[in-house]
Amino acid sequence: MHSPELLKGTLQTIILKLLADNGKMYGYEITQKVKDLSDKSLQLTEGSLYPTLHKLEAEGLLKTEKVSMGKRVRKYYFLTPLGESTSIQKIQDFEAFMKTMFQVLQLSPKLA
Amino acid sequence: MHSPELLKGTLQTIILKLLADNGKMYGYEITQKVKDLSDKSLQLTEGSLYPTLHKLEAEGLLKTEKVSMGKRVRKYYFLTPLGESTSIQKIQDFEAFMKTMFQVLQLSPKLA
DNA sequence: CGTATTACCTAAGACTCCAATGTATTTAAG
DNA sequence: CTTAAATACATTGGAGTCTTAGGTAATACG
Repeated sequence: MHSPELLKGTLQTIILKLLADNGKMYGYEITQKVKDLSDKSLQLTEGSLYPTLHKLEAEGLLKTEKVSMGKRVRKYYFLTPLGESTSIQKIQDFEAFMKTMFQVLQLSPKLA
Repeated sequence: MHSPELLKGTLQTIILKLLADNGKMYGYEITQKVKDLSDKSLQLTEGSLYPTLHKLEAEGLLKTEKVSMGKRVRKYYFLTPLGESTSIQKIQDFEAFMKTMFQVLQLSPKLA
């Protein structure tokens, strides 16, 4: 597990990028996908996920669609056009920030 | 300027690394160095710097030394042995986190 | 049939950082 | 020489973000 503080500020970026890549996803699916892609080193908890999803929805970056699966109702989240452009923007911001951090920390950018 | 949220969690790392590289530094010097290394895209404000320095000192990672410059008293901060090892650790944590983020965001690690 | 997993969510609090503010000295500009 | 900018220390109140802990319920598996 990483120092949890480092995750701060990146959650929205992660969510938006996943939705941009995968189309509609539901909350639990997002937590599993993050765990998967990060080899279990990022544990996206529901306590941070759902408030963030609701916030992004309130800001008009996401919309939701409810789909019945038997008795269970699954809630899918997907990007609005604004969400799509914001997603791209956030990725660029993140990349620029990384570049800056490498400069400030004077690290060689070997991350492959 | 970057999205300020992204800076969260990296401040201690930046400060420790700068002190590890430069030996003793005083507060104002740190703000200028960060501005410098980041081509002005990171503005480390005093409201975040000094509380962080004091916290690191309270945790035993830093010590201070007061040096008189005429009438002005300059306060130098420098790493303790614990601070030095923590600095190395934090850099490693940061690098590992970056790697993970590239995986999760599915970006190619071209940052040079 | 009970436990793990799937699936949604909220509330209280911790923590981090920022904006604003305050004090005082030194240097540069007019 | 006086005044504005830069140097230099710091605190406080608040905003925002995430975590811990909790709550509900359906489904799958043994």
